Amino acid sequence: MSGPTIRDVAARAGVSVATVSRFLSDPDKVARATREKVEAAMSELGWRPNMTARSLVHGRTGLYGVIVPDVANPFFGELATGMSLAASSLGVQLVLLHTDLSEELDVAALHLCRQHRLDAVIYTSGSLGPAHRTAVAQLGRPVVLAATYDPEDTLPGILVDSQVGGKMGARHLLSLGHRRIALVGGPAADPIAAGPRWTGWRLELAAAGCLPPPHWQLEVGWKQQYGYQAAIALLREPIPPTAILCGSDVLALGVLAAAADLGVSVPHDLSVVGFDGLNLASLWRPSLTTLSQPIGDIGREAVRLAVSLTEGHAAPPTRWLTPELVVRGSTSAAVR
Amino acid sequence: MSGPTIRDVAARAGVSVATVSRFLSDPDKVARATREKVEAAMSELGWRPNMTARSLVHGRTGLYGVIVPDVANPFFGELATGMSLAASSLGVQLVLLHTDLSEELDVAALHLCRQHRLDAVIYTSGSLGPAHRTAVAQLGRPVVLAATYDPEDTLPGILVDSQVGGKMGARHLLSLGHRRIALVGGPAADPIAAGPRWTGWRLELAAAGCLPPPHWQLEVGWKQQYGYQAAIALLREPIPPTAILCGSDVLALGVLAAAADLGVSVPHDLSVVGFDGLNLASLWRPSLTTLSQPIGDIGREAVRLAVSLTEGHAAPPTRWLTPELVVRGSTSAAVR
DNA sequence: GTGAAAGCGCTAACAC
DNA sequence: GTGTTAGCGCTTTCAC
Repeated sequence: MSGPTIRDVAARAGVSVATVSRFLSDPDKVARATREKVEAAMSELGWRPNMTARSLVHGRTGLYGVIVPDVANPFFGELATGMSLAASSLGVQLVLLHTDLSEELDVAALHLCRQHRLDAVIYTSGSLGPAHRTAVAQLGRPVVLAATYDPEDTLPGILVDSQVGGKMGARHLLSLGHRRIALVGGPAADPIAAGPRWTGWRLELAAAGCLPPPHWQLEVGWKQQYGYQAAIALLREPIPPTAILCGSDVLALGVLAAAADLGVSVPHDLSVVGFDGLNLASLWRPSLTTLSQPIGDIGREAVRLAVSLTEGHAAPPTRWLTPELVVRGSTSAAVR
Repeated sequence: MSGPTIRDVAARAGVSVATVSRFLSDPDKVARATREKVEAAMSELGWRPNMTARSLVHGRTGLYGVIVPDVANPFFGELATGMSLAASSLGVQLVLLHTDLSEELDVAALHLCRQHRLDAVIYTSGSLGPAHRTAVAQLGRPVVLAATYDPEDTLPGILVDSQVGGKMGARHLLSLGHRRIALVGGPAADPIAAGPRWTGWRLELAAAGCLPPPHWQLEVGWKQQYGYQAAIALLREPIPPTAILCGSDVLALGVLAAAADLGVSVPHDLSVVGFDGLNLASLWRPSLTTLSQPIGDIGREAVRLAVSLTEGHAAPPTRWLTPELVVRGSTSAAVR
């Protein structure tokens, strides 16, 4: 019914289950002749160890859980790919759990990791409230944060400094002579990505004396259609902005689409700055100026860190990276 | 160390482990007073069932494995999102396994599902060779195919008919008066997606007497940069094509970028047809004419099917869907 | 070098 | 209604 067990292998090889098990953990400890019999029995039966049984003994599964809020968002797709590459080179197995941008499902996913005895968890969602905190505490396993941050700084992780990135984007536009700059960002309640980008933008623009009016500061969701809608509204203003800072590349692509639809020429009439540096976004024309994150590296390092913690090493402090301003075709000097 | 067990709960509640276990499976079977003591003990201890132990008894985990070749490809991201939505509404839990477009890892993922006793597997990779076949046979669990197909038609699934889609794309361009049509498709060895699109294109173009020369039939990989490179080569021809059929939206976006970079105007000088109907691609301008797949529906139906099979229902025949030609801004009548 | 047996945390008869 | 107990498939002392 449920496949052969180690007993079947033992019986077929004419040895005890202890010998089969010993062969699995250290083949050199069994005699040459026995070894061959066991190997033969295993392959004849097509036997593979039942990991749930093994996990019950060991309390570990060899599986790392990766909790992802939105697999359809290419940012997380690229992040997960970076993790997968590192995982296969380090010999660990990742399982992804998609939580559909729901805090409740984030917490449920953490509990799931505990109940199934996953060895470590890589958490990439923005939200980390009290419920998440107790789930993490009960987990009893290493948790590392990738592209997100624990406000109480009790969990190690790696991410880009979004506030610095926000400032860099604003400074770039200011240095090009822009003064009428609008903002299209993610939910300000997101304390990791969206919030600090808003802060960075505002600090820098205020310092230059060109903080835009509130209705030029559009706080929208992360979904792709919102960038488009926001830009339509902005570009229909009597005196529209000459530049727009966007909270993500996906939002920026929506802005570019809106500009194209309204006959607004980018970068001549409008400069646009994204955030993330998605591979896919590089296919837009004009190509997008953006604050690029080393997404693959973040994924890779998160896995390395998880492995290190699982091996008992101490947690290093959170690693903050600086995004890189990649100037491409969507920004140019202000016309007037 | 490893958290409280059911014994701890029983001791704390002053009952036997059987009572606790009984409470879990059917609370009505334990007396009101006992029930409350058990509930109290569980929440005081923060106890949650150890699923590896439970799985060992039942031989099932409540987890469905989803094997995905490339999570960074938005097609699979959208597909997985569709699955996740269905899964949460049906109360099943999905775990995604990324195999990085490697046949070897596909097979390994199937074995992993078996060893960890996942209840069912949804398989989305293109490859299904002998090694996959034996892994599936040994799995002893339902396997459903989403957006892919078993050449021997022994596994149920749901997908779009790519050959029909290929024909539809070619017919669309022919009806617009195009005769010099180039092809940029995926690996012809892929018998599910790329292969049949090639076949559909060729059948239809040959019937119209305009099968392009071999060097206008560019077989490339699925990665985004290949579409760009292929189009650069095509558009530098002395007499370039007036239209290009692409094997995916991602490839088509690369073609659009190449056209923009070479100053070729789409759709005036060049018509471009994609395949997939990605949400993300709708942000490009000119907007892409494409053969749209109901990606979310495919994901949803695959999960429903997996649930149905897990409940013991018989496997229905493979469901073939017809892609929808969505005519947008990247195609227009041939100029000459 | 190999085997017997206890036990990982839980479930499900089977008694009481 | 509740408790006792024998496993689920595997690992791991401890003897031999």
